[in-house]
Amino acid sequence: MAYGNALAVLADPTRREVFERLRGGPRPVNVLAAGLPVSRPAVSQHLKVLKDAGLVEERSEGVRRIYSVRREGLAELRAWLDSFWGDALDAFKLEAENSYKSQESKNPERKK
Amino acid sequence: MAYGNALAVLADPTRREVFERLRGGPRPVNVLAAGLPVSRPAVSQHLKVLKDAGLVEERSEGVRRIYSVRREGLAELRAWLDSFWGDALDAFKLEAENSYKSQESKNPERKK
DNA sequence: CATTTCCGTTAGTCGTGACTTACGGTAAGC
DNA sequence: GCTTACCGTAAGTCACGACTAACGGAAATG
Repeated sequence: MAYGNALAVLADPTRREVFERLRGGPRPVNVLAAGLPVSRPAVSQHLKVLKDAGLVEERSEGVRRIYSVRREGLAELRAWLDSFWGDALDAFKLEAENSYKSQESKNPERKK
Repeated sequence: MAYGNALAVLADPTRREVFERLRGGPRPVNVLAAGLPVSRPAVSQHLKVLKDAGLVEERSEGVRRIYSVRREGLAELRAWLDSFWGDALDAFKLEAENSYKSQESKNPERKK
């Protein structure tokens, strides 16, 4: 159920931009915020959300916090996405289609 | 750039629920709406959004419209997700990390 | 210490979108 | 033709979250 969270988190364009910048390697906040059309606190908030969603890791290094991508968070989302590709699905497709069809015609008990 | 749209579209829990129900096979609107805590028009709206995003196909069959998953729409999102796994990334990681580090330690020209 | 840098948090504003109710339109059955 | 099922669209309400400005804390610098 966490993939839903990941989707919601990555839905925001600004947040996604921050996340994509992290793809180039670990970065501190001020580097991430530089060049972005939003303020640094905004980036901080986005990073917090990303971190809570398990998509980003935080590591302290002196006075800075270095953020980096956390692939485990993406893995779940990827698995969910893959669940739409199974080849057993096509068989299901037809069966399910007939299911609601016969339900309408007459027999309401046509399951499993 | 369309993967951003797909993410935003799939971010909504209700819309995602509709989409997941479509994974079981093509379905008309009233079937999709049955059992959901929202009204049928709401489902219709969600389907329109999913269709505009290329995640769903619509087919007329008599008085009904049958909706089904469109995998091409998901493919792009999947490709984007995979871009975070590249193995050339790890080399980049270290290099980038050292990049901003040396910028701080050595270079006195801070702040443009 | 005092200062500077780097950063997270809070308060508050404002736009966006999800939802229901109501309506109009189209194909099939009597 | 009239009715019934099925569906999309319009109008309007309301909550959520993205954002800025201001603040406070912690680690290096000198």
